[in-house]
Amino acid sequence: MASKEFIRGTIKTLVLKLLSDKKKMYGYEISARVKKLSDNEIQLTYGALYPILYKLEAEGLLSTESELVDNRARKYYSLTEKGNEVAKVKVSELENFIGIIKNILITPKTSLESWAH
Amino acid sequence: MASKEFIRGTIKTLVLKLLSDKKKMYGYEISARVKKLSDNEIQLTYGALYPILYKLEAEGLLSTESELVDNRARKYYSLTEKGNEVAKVKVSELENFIGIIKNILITPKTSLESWAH
DNA sequence: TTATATATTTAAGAAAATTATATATATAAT
DNA sequence: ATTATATATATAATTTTCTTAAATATATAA
Repeated sequence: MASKEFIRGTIKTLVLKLLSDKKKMYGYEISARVKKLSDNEIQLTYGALYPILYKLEAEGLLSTESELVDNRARKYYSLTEKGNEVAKVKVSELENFIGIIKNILITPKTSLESWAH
Repeated sequence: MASKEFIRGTIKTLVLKLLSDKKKMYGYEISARVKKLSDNEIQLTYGALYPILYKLEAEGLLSTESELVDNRARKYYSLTEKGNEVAKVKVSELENFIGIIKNILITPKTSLESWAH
């Protein structure tokens, strides 16, 4: 579980992305899904995840429905119409961002461009 | 200048990467360099950048030397030996991280794997 | 002389995330 | 029986990080 700090700022978008792939998911499931998709590299902690879910709901991007499964409470989150639109935008922005970062990271020590400024 | 929030958590590593490409750089130059490399998409604000530079120096990853250029103060930062090692690790971790994120972002709606849990 | 570019510093406040704790059930292992 | 682990949500206290803003100062172009 290396490099925890990079997740900062991307959680909201990751949640929206996962919810745009599945009709409804609950918090624990979202965290487990990210962990699995990242090969155990990314752990979405609940202290970060749940407040973000509440905020997204408060912003009208998510709706909720509570169920009792195996006698245990479970709260499902779904994208609203607005949430679906925002998800598309955010995912595209994040894709763009990681492209930029990748570009910076591969910049060689001796760049062809002039370093003059 | 889209998607400012994603930069969160990556600034320190970007600074280390840029400094590992050039012997010494000053704050203003680092910010301008990121702006240029990102095609104006990423703006490292000084309120975020300078405190990070001070912190990296306090941690022994950077050393400084002040110069007067055109009668204006300029403070150069260089990687220490330790900073160079940390830079390599952090850059590699960030590369790994963006690979993971990319993987999550391209996960299709209907994944081949079972959604069972 | 006004605006813009260069250059650093720092304070106040907001936002975000970490860590820790509380609660509760189901199930597998000892 | 009981302990540990997995499932599941919630939230408070604290810390970290970042944004926004303001202060200071010089050089240069309009």
